[in-house]
Amino acid sequence: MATTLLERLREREWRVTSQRRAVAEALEGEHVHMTVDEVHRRARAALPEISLATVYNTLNELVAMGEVAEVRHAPGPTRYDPNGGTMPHHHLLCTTCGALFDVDPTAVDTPEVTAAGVGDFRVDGVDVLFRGTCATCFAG
Amino acid sequence: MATTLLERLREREWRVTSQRRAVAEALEGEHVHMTVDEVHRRARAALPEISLATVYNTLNELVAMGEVAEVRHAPGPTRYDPNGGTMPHHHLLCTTCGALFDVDPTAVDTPEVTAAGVGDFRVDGVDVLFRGTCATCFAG
DNA sequence: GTATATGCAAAGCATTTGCATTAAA
DNA sequence: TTTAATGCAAATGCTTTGCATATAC
Repeated sequence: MATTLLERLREREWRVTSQRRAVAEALEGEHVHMTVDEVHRRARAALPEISLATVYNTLNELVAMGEVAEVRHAPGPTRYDPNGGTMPHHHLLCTTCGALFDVDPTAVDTPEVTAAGVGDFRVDGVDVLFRGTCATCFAG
Repeated sequence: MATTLLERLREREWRVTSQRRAVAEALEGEHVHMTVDEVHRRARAALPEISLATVYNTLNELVAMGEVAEVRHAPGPTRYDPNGGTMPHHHLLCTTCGALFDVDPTAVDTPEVTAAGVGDFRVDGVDVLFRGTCATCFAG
């Protein structure tokens, strides 16, 4: 059942181009929280002529279909997080240097909200952000 | 103990100008999640000649001193939330229209993270974001 | 009087878009 | 062959910055 991103995209009748393959491969692995430029740089390793606009377009499509999540907690460019809608995302944001870390989801009890608290709002997912200081900034 | 924003700013030896007073007053009340333009518009009601650059500068200073929090969950301009470090912020984000709502903090149990989950990271605060669809978008 | 804040306009990034070209299906 | 994706370059929107002027202290 562990389908790859490209397999899921084929199922959705995506036209599989070399550019989209390069972006999908750039997102594989433990490279969370990449900026568009970082995805572009990684994709160019496989496909030197891929344009930045195409990386933007492709990432936007992946976000729209829920394969990738946008992360915009701090100033600066948007970051992208694969494993889109899979599970709750919990992050640590260093408010000094802006670095963003993952939290082991089992170390946090994902919060629930009561019906009274949301009214007519239909909740689909939760995102928890812990703000603080990372070890490097704390030491320095 | 209920000091006003302006009183706290005086204590920090801020030079109190009419512009800063206008921004501080624009932030008072239940006007959370304003964009810079909204703050500018409200500030201009009191001080028509205040410039957008000054609103940006002033908001950045207020963020730096922790009086106001930046909220950047969705694409588009940054939003600002007074009551800066006071208490946990819980929000509802409509992923369809981008609107941001407050959640009654008593309707959510603020999550805790275990020491193992954060390692050397020093946690100062938590911010919970529920993603979903607001009543208007759901109906429409 | 002196240091600091302001306003303006220009510059800087991040991101989107229009359109001719190219390539997948 | 048909339809959709790409690349480029220009446009857009948000935010910051440099510098001369004005103002709180």
